[in-house]
Amino acid sequence: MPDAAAGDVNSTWTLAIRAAADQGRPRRAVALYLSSLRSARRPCPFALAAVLKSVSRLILPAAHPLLAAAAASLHAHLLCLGLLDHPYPRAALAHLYARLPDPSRAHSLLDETPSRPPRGRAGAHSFLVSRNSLLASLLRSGDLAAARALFDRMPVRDVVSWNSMVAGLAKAGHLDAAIELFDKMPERNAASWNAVMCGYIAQGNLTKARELFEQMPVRSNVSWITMISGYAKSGDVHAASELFERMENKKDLYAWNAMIACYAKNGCAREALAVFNLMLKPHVWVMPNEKTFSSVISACSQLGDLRFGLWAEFFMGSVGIELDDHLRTALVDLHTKSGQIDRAFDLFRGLGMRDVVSYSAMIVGCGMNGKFNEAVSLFKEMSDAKINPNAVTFVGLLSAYSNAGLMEEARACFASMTEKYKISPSMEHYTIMVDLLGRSGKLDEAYQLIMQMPMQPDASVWGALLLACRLHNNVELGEIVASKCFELEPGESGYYILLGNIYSEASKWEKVKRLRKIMAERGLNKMPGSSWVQAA
DNA sequence: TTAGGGTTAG
Repeated sequence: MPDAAAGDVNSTWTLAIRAAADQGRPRRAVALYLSSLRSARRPCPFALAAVLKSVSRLILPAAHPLLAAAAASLHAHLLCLGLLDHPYPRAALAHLYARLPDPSRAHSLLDETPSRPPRGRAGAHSFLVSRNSLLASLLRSGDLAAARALFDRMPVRDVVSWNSMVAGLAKAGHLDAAIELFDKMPERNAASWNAVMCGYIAQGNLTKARELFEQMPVRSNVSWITMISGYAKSGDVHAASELFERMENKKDLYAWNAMIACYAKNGCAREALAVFNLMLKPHVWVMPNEKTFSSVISACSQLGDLRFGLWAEFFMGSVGIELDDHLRTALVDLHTKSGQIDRAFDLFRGLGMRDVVSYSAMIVGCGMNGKFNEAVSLFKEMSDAKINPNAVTFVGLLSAYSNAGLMEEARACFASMTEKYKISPSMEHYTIMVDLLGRSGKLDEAYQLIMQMPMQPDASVWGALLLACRLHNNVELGEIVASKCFELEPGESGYYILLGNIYSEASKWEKVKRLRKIMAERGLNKMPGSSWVQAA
């Protein structure tokens, strides 16, 4: 007779719930579990373990007020079902508790088990699982010493115990200790190799990680994805896409998401959308999730493609993907870039929790759309909420001041960014300041600011000043600045045209003629209808 | 097949 209390391990419900959890669809796993309860079957411990894991993935970020409530009610649920003593749901519950501000409940839950294994094969296995859970929990909470002590004390260890310890050491930056342990392992699987590979990637040593990847006797999907996302973080889009093409197994949702994110993060928005389209093709068909769409919307935003973005929003609605905070933030960005500031504000107000990223997206959006007052009050609001601004926040704030033509305020803001908030200005900050100074006629000050930059100014900075020279008809400085622009972007005819406009405004026709000749020699197109070309 | 490893926003 099957174990009536535990339910059928291989029931359709259990398989479906676990499949949803494994495929990274926690919401679906929870929904399926709730349906299974209605069918009046006894829940299976493995289904519950999957559900608990899904809940802890669903409630983000850590320390969310819902998390404590969810943990308590699921704890009671397990007690009612008599499944609290089963190692898998118990470990999953501990995982949930471990994400609370005070993770002590997690450890006490796992520590209640005896220090020696009970008799019988099932008992021994159950004991090993609960020890492994405690080990993982200690490692997650960063207590490396306690984890190591437990690991060394364990009477029996399996490949999971070893993997956890190796991964924990590697993640904490103790790569040498991790490798030492890895070398001693009696048995290894793909996860063991992945753990060390991860350690190298965390150190930024992609070469060593790749070496290990090529050496591995077996590679799991995780191995491929770890390597791909490693390259994505280091900006090596080419290496990432090469690996993606080479993947041996069927590409799962994680793999598609990693590749789309890689393109979207590294400014290859078109490629990101192409890969997204590919995963939707009938012969491929992998159902995207909210993580896919976060990257897709970001790509649309980079391209200013509101139409595709709106289609994606419609798609999400029709397949029941709910907007989480990441997605909302991506949509805020998309809508502000398309001038839909009211819709962006609606999305922003619907956020579960506002953080520096969402505030910055909204402030940048306000800055771009001339909503100076809103940008400033959002900045104040985030300061009151003790959320520290970062470089992106100041891009938004400075552009808001710049659009409003508020010179002194922008200057004060730029100063406080460096002095009060200790944020070193990036190229973008300098560009905004140079543009504002230049437009206000403070050409020398703008030039001085560029000269003081700690990094090599790029074409956007010089271009802003060149535009200002054109606006204020400054031939002398215009020539200096234009030469910098020509040097940095030799194929860009726009800078020649700007300088030409400056010359023709000053009636320097000889210089106009010479400039036209240089353009022709360099094979640059003249812009149709640009007055100085005709005037000459 | 159940513990461990991989994917998201400005």
